[in-house]
Amino acid sequence: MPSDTGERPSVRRVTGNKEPEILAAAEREFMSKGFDGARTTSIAEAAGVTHAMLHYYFRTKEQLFYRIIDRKLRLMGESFLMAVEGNPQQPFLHRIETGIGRHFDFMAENPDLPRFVINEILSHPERYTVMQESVRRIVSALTQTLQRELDAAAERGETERMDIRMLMLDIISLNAFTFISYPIIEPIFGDLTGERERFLKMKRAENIETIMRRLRRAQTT
Amino acid sequence: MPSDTGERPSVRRVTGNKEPEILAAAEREFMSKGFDGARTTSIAEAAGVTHAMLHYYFRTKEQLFYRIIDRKLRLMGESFLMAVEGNPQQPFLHRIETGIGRHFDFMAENPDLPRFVINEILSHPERYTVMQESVRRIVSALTQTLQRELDAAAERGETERMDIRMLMLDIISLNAFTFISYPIIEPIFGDLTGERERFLKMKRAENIETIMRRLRRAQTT
DNA sequence: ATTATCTATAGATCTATAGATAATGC
DNA sequence: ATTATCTATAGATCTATAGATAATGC
Repeated sequence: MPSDTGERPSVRRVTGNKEPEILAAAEREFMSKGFDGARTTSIAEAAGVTHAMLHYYFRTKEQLFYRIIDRKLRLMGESFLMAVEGNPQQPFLHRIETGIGRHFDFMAENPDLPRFVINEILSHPERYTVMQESVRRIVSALTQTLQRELDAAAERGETERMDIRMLMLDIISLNAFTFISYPIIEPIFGDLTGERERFLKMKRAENIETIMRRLRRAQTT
Repeated sequence: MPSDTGERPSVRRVTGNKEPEILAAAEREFMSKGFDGARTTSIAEAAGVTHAMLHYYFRTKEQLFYRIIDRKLRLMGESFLMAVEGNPQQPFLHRIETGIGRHFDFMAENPDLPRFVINEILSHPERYTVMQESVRRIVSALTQTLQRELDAAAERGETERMDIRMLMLDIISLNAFTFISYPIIEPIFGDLTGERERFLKMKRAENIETIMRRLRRAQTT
């Protein structure tokens, strides 16, 4: 071992920082069982450390949980933006279309994110009242901008007039519920959902089609 | 107390059957906290009986839980039928339209049914494998009939050709997710969701509109 | 005699901490 | 000296049951 230039003493680090392992194990345990169902003993076991280590690193189960849910809430926020932000140069309808697809793909990568977040917020609403006001403000600003764009598109006869928040709810419902319901639907709709990838590709196209038809100006009835 | 014709000794029944009270309290506790979060002590307290009574009536927490989830699963099945069954005399498109509305109203009366059922099935899949095959058969028969009707409507040029199961997923997604997400959305979308009744009425119309636009044959592009 | 109810407590789990010991970096 | 790890155990909580007592219906 010649030049000991530091930076990466990876070999020598026999006794290491187990924090990442614990966090990874905690994420799996909390995501699959929720706060109440999760056991710190199981997390420790899965992380390959003794149970006392959890408390050494995070003091309490709650504090460990906060580390996990915090990241998940951030992801949740990202997923909203994913659905609406895009190059303002492009036409409005086209941006919505790519937004739906990107939101779907994001959900596909975090399939049990919505279920987890909704459950935890519902079972301990008091934990999240603090952040509500700031979320409300961000969403409000965002929807106002988008509403104006939608109004303009409607003026040009490209789209229907509608409340942008309704549209966003529609998009999120179709995309998120696909993954929330997948474990239930899968064994029942057997052949349709057989190959997960194929089914998801179909459902992705279906959701885009559904929303675009909702949004586009109907031909003279 | 003259004629003791039995039938209804309601007055004399000082010490009564507390089973209904326990079941009602258990339903509230399990629905709001899930199996893991629920405490038999809390259920007993809410039902106004000592804790030992739960075990007298139901032996174990699990058996008490089964009584609750069993009813909920039945309701869940009902909700599916609600969306599709209807008077076969009526035109197909019209039946779908009323089906969506009825399904929405059913969800409104059982707003946390889907969330609860999905969570419990997900955390203990083995409990539900037994019923899967029978559910699969029922759904399969149902969708085949409906698919044929939809195909006929498409043939007449009334509707688009599509997989009826995709359509059903769309309907259930829009309706169920409205209620799954409501507690999260409500404080954020403030003025939109302000009066629950008004918002639900709007969303109900929105969901019907969205699905009908998806389904109806698009005018020549 | 059967059914319903209560008190008291066993037994299992689970979170958390105290205190000892080993490794690491100066 | 500080950081990381382990063993052992306290303390809280929760489900479940044993056993006594009261009420009810024959």
